[in-house]
Amino acid sequence: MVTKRTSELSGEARGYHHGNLREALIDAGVELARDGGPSAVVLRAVTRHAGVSHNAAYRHFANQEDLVAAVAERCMAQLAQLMISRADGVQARGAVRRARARLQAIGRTYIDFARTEPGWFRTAFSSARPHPGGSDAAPAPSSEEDEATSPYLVLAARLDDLVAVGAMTPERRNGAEYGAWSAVHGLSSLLLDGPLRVLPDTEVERAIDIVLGVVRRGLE
Amino acid sequence: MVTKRTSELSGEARGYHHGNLREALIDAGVELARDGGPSAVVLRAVTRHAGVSHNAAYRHFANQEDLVAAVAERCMAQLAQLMISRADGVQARGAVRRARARLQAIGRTYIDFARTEPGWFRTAFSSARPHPGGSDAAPAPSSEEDEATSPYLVLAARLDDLVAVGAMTPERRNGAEYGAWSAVHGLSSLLLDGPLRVLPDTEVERAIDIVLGVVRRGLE
DNA sequence: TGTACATCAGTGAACGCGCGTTCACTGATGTAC
DNA sequence: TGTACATCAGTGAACGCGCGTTCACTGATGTAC
Repeated sequence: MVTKRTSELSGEARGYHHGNLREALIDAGVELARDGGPSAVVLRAVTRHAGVSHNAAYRHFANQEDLVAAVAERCMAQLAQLMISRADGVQARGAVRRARARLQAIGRTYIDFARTEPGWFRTAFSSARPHPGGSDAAPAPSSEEDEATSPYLVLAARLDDLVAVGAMTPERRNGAEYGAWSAVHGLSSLLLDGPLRVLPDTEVERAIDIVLGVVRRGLE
Repeated sequence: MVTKRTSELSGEARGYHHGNLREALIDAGVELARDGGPSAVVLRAVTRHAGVSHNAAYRHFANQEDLVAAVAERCMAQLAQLMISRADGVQARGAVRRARARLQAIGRTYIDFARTEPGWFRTAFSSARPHPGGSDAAPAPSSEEDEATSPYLVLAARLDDLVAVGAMTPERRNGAEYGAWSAVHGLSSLLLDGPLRVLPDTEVERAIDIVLGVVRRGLE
């Protein structure tokens, strides 16, 4: 479901004027969001960053909100990609151990992402848009949606795996996303914007272990 | 640790000019935050709401950030109070059952608060201030701090209770706050600003049950 | 009790700022003949 | 191949807005004598 470029040329500037200003603006937005979070994705700052007059943005986005939403989607996709690649890197013997280690790995990656890229993490969750995976109701694995764009789908795949290898009962599987996601997302939020902001690094490690332990025991 | 009024009179306007403009401004801020969240706590709007010229605020707060922090503290205290009163209302036979039911009750209250008062919930966690319970390091039960001002301390008391009645081992107690708080806070966040925003009510109820179940099993 | 003075809470005007959005435009690209 | 025209991406100036903060002030309260 990757948007096809209208041009065959893959390079930077090509054809029509700037060439691919929409992408360039999203790139600029992502860069600004990295340091300043969602509130840094300001229309005029983004166009300035892209070296273009500020109203050029209106050729590609309906308004500022639309731009921010596109940037948020990219941040979300980056998180999903990172989760996938870290889970793929997991080495563990035995199907059960591997499935557990992979779930653990994506949880850790989620929290790490929040800590090392707080601007992106906040931006990813700042959009007023509904979940990109679901239609407009409950999130559910959608075959139309790429796993690479949604942390939710990455999580769902890992949980399915746990059932497949027999480490989780099918009954527990039902709604397990809520439990796992909430715990991991909650710790991330508390560390970033909550009262745990001031925790020293060693204590943060301990907290992560405890949260992942609660999830593991809670799901099995 | 409630701030003493400088006057004996408990009513509204008294003594000096307005009387208690500081409190009146916080009240106005809380009211604005209820609908608009932290970004609605704008200095000029707050003073306007209190019927005072905008720079009168500078007699009571160093700047806008300071005002917002005071409002956030109040929102946090409201949440803590609600948790306490709901836990007090729990009826259950047997020490263990009661202790579990109380923990569950504060978790539910936390999530309910987020859902029914999203503006206050967001404001409570928007402040850049460190945790009011801890000094400036890890949060720890502080005897100087009132339980009524901090959800963290309310949670800690409930967890201590679980150990006291033998429903939780002392080893598990260590760091248990991280697990319980993360799960509950995470669900709240995901429901408010995350992908679960669009969940229908019945599904939300299911999600709450699942999260509380994960916490219970994960802690015991 | 009365007067002079210090204190300090709240006023009103003004500042500079960056924002999102709209407008009429320019100039590059693509296309019909 | 050449010309006329349509399309549309990006420009530059201008708009109105509400914001946080500063300034010199006014006027009410409290206090010393």
